[in-house]
Amino acid sequence: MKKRINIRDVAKAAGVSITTVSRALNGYSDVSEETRKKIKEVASTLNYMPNINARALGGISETTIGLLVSDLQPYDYSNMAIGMITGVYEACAEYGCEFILLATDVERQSKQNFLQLCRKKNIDGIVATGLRTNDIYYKDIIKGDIPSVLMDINTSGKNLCSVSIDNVKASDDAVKYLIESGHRHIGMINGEHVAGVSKERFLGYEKALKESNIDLKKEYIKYSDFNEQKAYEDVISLMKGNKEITALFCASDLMAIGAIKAVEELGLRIPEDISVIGFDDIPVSKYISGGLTTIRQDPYKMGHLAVVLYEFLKGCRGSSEH
Amino acid sequence: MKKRINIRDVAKAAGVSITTVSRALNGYSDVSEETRKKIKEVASTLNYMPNINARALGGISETTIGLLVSDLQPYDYSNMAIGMITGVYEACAEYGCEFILLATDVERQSKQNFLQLCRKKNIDGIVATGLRTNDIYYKDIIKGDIPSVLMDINTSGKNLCSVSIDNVKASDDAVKYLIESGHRHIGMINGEHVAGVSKERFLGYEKALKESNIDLKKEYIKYSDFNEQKAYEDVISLMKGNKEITALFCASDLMAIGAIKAVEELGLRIPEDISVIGFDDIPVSKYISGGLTTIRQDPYKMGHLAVVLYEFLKGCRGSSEH
DNA sequence: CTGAAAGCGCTTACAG
DNA sequence: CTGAAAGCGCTTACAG
Repeated sequence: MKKRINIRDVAKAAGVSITTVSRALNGYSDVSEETRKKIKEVASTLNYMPNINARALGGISETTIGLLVSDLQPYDYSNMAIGMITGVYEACAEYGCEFILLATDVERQSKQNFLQLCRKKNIDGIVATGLRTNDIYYKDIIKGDIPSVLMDINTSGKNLCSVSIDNVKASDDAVKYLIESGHRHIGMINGEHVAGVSKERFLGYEKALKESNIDLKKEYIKYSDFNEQKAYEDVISLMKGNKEITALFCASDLMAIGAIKAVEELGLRIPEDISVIGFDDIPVSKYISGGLTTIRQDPYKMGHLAVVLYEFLKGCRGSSEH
Repeated sequence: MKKRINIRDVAKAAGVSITTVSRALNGYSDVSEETRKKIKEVASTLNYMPNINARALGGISETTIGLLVSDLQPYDYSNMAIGMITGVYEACAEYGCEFILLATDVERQSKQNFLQLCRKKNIDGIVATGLRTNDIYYKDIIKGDIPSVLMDINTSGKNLCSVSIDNVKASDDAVKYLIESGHRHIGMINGEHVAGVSKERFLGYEKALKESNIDLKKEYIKYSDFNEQKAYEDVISLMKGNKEITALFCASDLMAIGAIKAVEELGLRIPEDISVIGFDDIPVSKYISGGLTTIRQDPYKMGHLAVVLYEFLKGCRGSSEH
């Protein structure tokens, strides 16, 4: 094992003490420019990089942000995971934070508690995506004091905030658009109950109907768990039982795709007989034959914003301490 | 700032020395079971987790594997990035390695050299995906001594190996399939020259033609850089200039989609007039109207395999040292 | 402007 | 089976 270049090697090569090397490289002003230049040259030549562990122990550590992704899947139709990863990663790069990916699921959550996970990985703050309100970690985050930004779960509190689009308004807009196009019987294919967004998207649907004096019919609503196949099945049964329906508002594109398949299989044409609106604007949606009307959601921007928010919170805490 | 629980707190609470706590928690055998049990209880109650930095400095550090992803994009049509990320992440979890995501591009490569990046992040081994042979980091990896597994670039050497499907065979198979279906005039839409796979996929194309005694025509081959739009344009010009072509072999699904669009725009039907074969089996491909024949590639498995390979290499090194 | 020394939280010979 | 002490590679008062 070749020994790695350390601060002592640099000090020796530059003919100064390690104290001076440390200060020169960390940009302290009380080092002569001549000395600093020399030290920087030597360090660069040796490809010296301070040992990050020693640095952290010594007192200088970068904020590290963990992106907690629920049920990370190798096939990511919704593009949510990679969008969030990219957004958080780039924002961390901008703010000089360390980025750590944390995949989680029910099993992992039961094996290691949230606080221990954060301590083990030395995490200062969390951005969580895909978390459900019945997750163990959800409660841990809410009750704990690790600063967290939750995606698509509307919460606030000490060290807590959330990021999501205005789901109520987006849904309201979508359903009003259908109503303005002449539809009166509009079904809704919603996600699972425990997803933060499901309730809000329902509220928007409800609002649009109410404001147009259309009665809400419970039997028009299905909870298809964001699952294409389940949406397909639910739409088959929904349409068979309610032939007057002329439009479907789906809370995700994947479910919209399942809905379209069902509608076509029932011999109905889109959009002549049935209008379908999706949600998310995932990559596949533009390839759906005939196209898919959908509500844009940008995971990259949301992830990026989450880190901005985190930094903002931190800044407030910082300044309130002075 | 609340002080974090450290080994001293645990030692005090358990009424032993920090030496004993360390040994108990690290599973050394020279600790009485009674003591160990007590210590574990206390540690668990306090949610104690050893400071990973101190641990590393002290001498126990986990292998950390960096996944180097070129040009990480928020919209990942090919599903390559998320597949690789998931595969490498899960394999790291299995082997008890640390996982670090490293996004790179030309600009970043020019700002920080590869060795410094690895030292800064304390990286023991690299899995690189999307790297091109004209990347700065490509040369650094080849010449350096950081153990690396390259995806889709055929190299070997000390501390080096690569993972890819057998591109020559896959392409050979695909083109032979077209030939067996009666096609004699087969165009190829290839990726960019500097991608490791492009040459191999061309070789498979060439092999299939040669073994079927069909002359290779240079004008039948386009390099569309894995870009949908460019493939679209290239196919338009290809087909206009060579109306005898009845099949297209595309080195990626995205390019196949561009090709299909071009073919349809030229008033030709698929598959009656023109057959199109893609490569990758990306998520969108199953939604292409009429379906898309494609060669399956599984980024998750490849990423997973990369880590297995890395561990294997490390094992060999380890044993040869004894 | 520079350096000797203490300390960060661990691990690990070493002594008992 | 257990503990005192040295050491990992840094940073940072402190003294000069």
